[in-house]
Amino acid sequence: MSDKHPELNLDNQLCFSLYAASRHITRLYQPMLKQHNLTYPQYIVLLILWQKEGMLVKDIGERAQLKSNTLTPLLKRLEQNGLVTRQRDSEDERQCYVYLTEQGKSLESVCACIPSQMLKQTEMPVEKLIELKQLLDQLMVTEVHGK
Amino acid sequence: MSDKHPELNLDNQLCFSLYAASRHITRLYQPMLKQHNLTYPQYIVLLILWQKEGMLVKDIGERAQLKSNTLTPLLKRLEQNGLVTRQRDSEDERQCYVYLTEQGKSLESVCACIPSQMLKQTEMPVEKLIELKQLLDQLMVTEVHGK
DNA sequence: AGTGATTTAATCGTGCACGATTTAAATATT
DNA sequence: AATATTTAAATCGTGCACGATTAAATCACT
Repeated sequence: MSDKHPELNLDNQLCFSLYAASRHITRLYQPMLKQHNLTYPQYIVLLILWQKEGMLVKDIGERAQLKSNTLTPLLKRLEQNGLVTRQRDSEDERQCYVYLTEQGKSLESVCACIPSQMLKQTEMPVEKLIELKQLLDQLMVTEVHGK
Repeated sequence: MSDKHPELNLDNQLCFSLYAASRHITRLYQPMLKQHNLTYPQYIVLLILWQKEGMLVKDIGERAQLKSNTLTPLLKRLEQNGLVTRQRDSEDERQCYVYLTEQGKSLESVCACIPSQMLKQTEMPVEKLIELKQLLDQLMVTEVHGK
């Protein structure tokens, strides 16, 4: 095993751990989300809408950190599945409001058990999970060169 | 803002932090990788091959936690770009070895500066980054129900 | 009013991820 | 030896991500 450049050892790379852990957790969600015919990114968007109804695509994008090129098709799928409706702002036709349907609203209570079920699948103590989340959130704001 | 189900608040979701942070870091890599015409997953595969030449697709997949349905097209692109070659094992024709080309090998030294450049972009102290990595690696092995 | 810049979504193309299936080769079992 | 099972990679279809561009509406400014 070559080690001329130990800094390039995969095991030393925080970034790979991040990449792998993210996909790992998404996989853990899938069995639960599949029951409601949802993907993980769709679930994220619903989490956002359950907090605040009638948001603009732009605002959802800010919250989820996704742009319209990802959101528009995703929202169309949610619309197709009867969970949201989309409506242009009559004041400013550029903007597009996204509303939950009754079916979309009713899914909130059904999904309320998902976080606790996810916790059960992790042996990690809650304090460590909180610590992990704090470190991740710090990482998001600490890069020198803002976007 | 509805809060009937605080457990569904996006801000309380470790999983979203993980998802967002992973994409965030990948975006930070892009300017550096683009110079070498690489994507982040391609870079991961090269990291693996720089450690150990002539691996099977299966072994690369185990290391990167990706299956052939993702790896095969990715490896074909690396082959197209002259960084690797693929060759069936003559002993066992099911298996496929992946070798670095000279160009692929020479990229290692060129990329050796990438990790330190990434570190520079993060204001987070190294100890915290190490802590974060340890927590992420723990998360990967702690779910009760094995794959 | 007219023109240029800005804003918002949508569109387009490429490259992952991944479940499911297929193909071919190797191994195990009868 | 013939058949069944297992294994490895490839193939297929769907849904993200995201850079780049487009189209339309609004705003800013002369």
